[in-house]
Amino acid sequence: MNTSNESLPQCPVARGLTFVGDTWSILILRDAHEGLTRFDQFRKSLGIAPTILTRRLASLTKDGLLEKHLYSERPPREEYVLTEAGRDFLPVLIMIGAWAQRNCDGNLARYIDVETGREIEPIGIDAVTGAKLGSRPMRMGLVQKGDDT
Amino acid sequence: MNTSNESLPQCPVARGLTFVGDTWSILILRDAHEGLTRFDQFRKSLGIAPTILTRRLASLTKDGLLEKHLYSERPPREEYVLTEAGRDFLPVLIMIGAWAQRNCDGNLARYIDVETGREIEPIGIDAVTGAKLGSRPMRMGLVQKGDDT
DNA sequence: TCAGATACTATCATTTTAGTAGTAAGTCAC
DNA sequence: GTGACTTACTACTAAAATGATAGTATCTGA
Repeated sequence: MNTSNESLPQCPVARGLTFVGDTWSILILRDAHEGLTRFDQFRKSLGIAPTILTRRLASLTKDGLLEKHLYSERPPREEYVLTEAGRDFLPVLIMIGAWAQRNCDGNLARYIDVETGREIEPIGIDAVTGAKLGSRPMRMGLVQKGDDT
Repeated sequence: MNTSNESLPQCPVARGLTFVGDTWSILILRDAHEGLTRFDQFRKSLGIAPTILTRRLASLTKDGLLEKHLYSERPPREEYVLTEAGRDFLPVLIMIGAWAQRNCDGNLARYIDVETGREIEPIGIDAVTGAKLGSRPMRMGLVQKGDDT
């Protein structure tokens, strides 16, 4: 993953946004999670100009969210597949979607659990306490790794 | 920008991004959650050009994430405070930050639970099943409101 | 040989952003 | 009541990003 940037913001939100801070990148990741892998699939799905798509795919690849993978030798063709870091972005996508479902007008699509057939209700919690994010006071701090007081 | 579909995208992610699809807007919301409310506080915190800040604050206000509030009559001064929809965005901010903590290098700040003093481990779950988001197959669908099969 | 598929690049007009300076309304200090 | 200061902006211009469209390169199959 790219980290050799000039000034590294210590705020994790700001740092994350240096990788996925624009609409197209996030929509590409959304489509990648839906199974799209090829240039023309993204282009048609998003209606994005090919110049922009080229640049976005290159930066997501450089940043380690996608990787290029040869899927045909003759003719040589490459596809873009999610890396581990890219797949790890799925909860963020769903939380953005859930926010929109709660706060935006319009008949938006819902997330359905395939096994139960029921609508998913995505929430963020602290895995340590189980408390809903935002329900308890929180602060930011720098912690040494392994500091297990 | 054309987010692929007709006027209102049915994909909740695309729809949400029409409101918060750029870095500055998200960083303004982050700062607002940290307690900042005034033009110059945001400007100094972010190092953003005042023209851009004016536009972003106006669009966040128009979109209902912030609202202007008179905090001094003499001289007349207004501040920007989070609305309910703006406060509801906090889990998204934390999930973005948590993604960066897991996937980006650098000594990023951590989220600390003030009561326990322990580091928070933000995860997304489905409140219905309790399953971690992404751990079970999921699909998108249109559901009638009140469809409670 | 020729149409078609795929994954782009080139070009250029338009839009957006960044950087800096300046403005308007008021306060406070003397 | 003059001048320094605060706050919340707007004006202006240069630089960068984006969007739209056209074109290229490589290969396939008919």
